[in-house]
Amino acid sequence: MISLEQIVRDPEKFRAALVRRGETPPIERIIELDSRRKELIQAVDVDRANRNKVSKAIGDEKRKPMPEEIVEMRETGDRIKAIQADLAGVLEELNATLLPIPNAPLDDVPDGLDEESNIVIRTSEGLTETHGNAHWDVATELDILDLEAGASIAGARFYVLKGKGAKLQRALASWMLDIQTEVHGYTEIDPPLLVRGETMTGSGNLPKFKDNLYRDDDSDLWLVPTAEVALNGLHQGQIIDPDKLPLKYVAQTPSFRKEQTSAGRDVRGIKRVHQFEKVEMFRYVEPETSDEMLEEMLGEAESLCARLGLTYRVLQLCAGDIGFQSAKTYDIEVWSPGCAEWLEVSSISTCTDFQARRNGTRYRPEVGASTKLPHTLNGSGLALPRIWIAVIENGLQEDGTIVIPEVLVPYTGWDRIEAN
RNA sequence: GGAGGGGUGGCAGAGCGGUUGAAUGCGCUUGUCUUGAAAACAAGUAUGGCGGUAACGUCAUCGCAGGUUCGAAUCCUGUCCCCUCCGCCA
Repeated sequence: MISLEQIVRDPEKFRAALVRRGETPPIERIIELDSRRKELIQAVDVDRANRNKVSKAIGDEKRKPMPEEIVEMRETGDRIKAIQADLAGVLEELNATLLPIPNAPLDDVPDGLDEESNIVIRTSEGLTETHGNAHWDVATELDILDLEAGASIAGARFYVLKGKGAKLQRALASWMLDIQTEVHGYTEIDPPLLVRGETMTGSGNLPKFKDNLYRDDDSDLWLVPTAEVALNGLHQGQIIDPDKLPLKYVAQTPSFRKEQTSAGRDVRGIKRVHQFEKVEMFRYVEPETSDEMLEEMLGEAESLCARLGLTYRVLQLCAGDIGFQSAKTYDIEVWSPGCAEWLEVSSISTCTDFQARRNGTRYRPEVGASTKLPHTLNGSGLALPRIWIAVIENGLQEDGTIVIPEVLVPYTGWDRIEAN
């Protein structure tokens, strides 16, 4: 959630920031609701203070209330209830108005309303936009991917990995987790995949994107579209003690997405599916450090691509293309020779204090100091089916076998995938 | 699924209709003492809203939401969560 205080203090600055991402927030209404809110609070506080005073006097003097006091206090009580009801209505509308408003992009995020305006800020050494056979042919031929089985079990956009294909994915996930925990210093988390609505709201996925989420009606739980949701919920409603930040978490989980908004895109192969594995990095940091932390996370994700020997490039997303909760985002794309396109395998964002405010996650900078909102950052490290695709398509040899990156061999126990 | 028990401040733990935002202990912060430390002693130590430049004032919060009452941490209803025993099951 964006800061109500900031909107009210400098509405035009906030409006300008959101216009950059193609949004026109109802600022006038928000300001109106906020001043109404303050009026009602002041009115109800006067009545409550009076009621407290009278009741306390009765208690102090150990006597029965006088009849006229009872009458007066009943009226006061009725008035308190009435104002409270008004206030609840105002707060509800304020909340409903604020929740669908996205985060404001940082000043250094480039202008632009769609992906056309994203900027390639660097490309890995030895760029070769090679071409080859697509994974849906190659992997099916090698019998490590079964798209038909996926479709028959669960429908379109589901898939089955078999044999060395399945093990390759497991090896990639384990390898990435080991790097993140042992080299980059993240704490591994294995969170619930089903979460409450409040948790989903805290991350920014609700209320706006409910059409892309799977949900169980009986238990009122939602399937996570990314581990970010669960990791973001880890400290909801908490005050994090001094000297605990930055907190760095990593989790490998499935991600469940309906992809209704992407109907018709990427229909072949497993580039875009309803369920996929992902290793996700997440940090809670002090606001002052969030810029450098974001760069650090980008570097960590890049290093994974580099160690796998993949050709990749880094994009900075323009204001109109960053995610709802993001204030600034980098994407990493790896070259996929078979698909003949760049595949997004990581998206690294700072959400500033947007998620922390929604979540009620705060921290205490030092003993005795008042609480502040931490910044939250997230980034894939990395997204699995796509990095799997890249490894398969890039490793394809003339003879139809696939050579896998050396770093994975300790995890697979073999260095090549060949036809049975 | 059946039967019970419980959710109070950073933690432990009182309170069960009236100066209780909340005893007491621990922890933490500061000070006194000490060459230093420990111990001892003293003071302080929740979060948020509203008003105020501030000092400060005021309101709310004892899982959450309602209700009863002049007055609720205390009584009532609902709900969420935790624990114990039985059943079932990976």
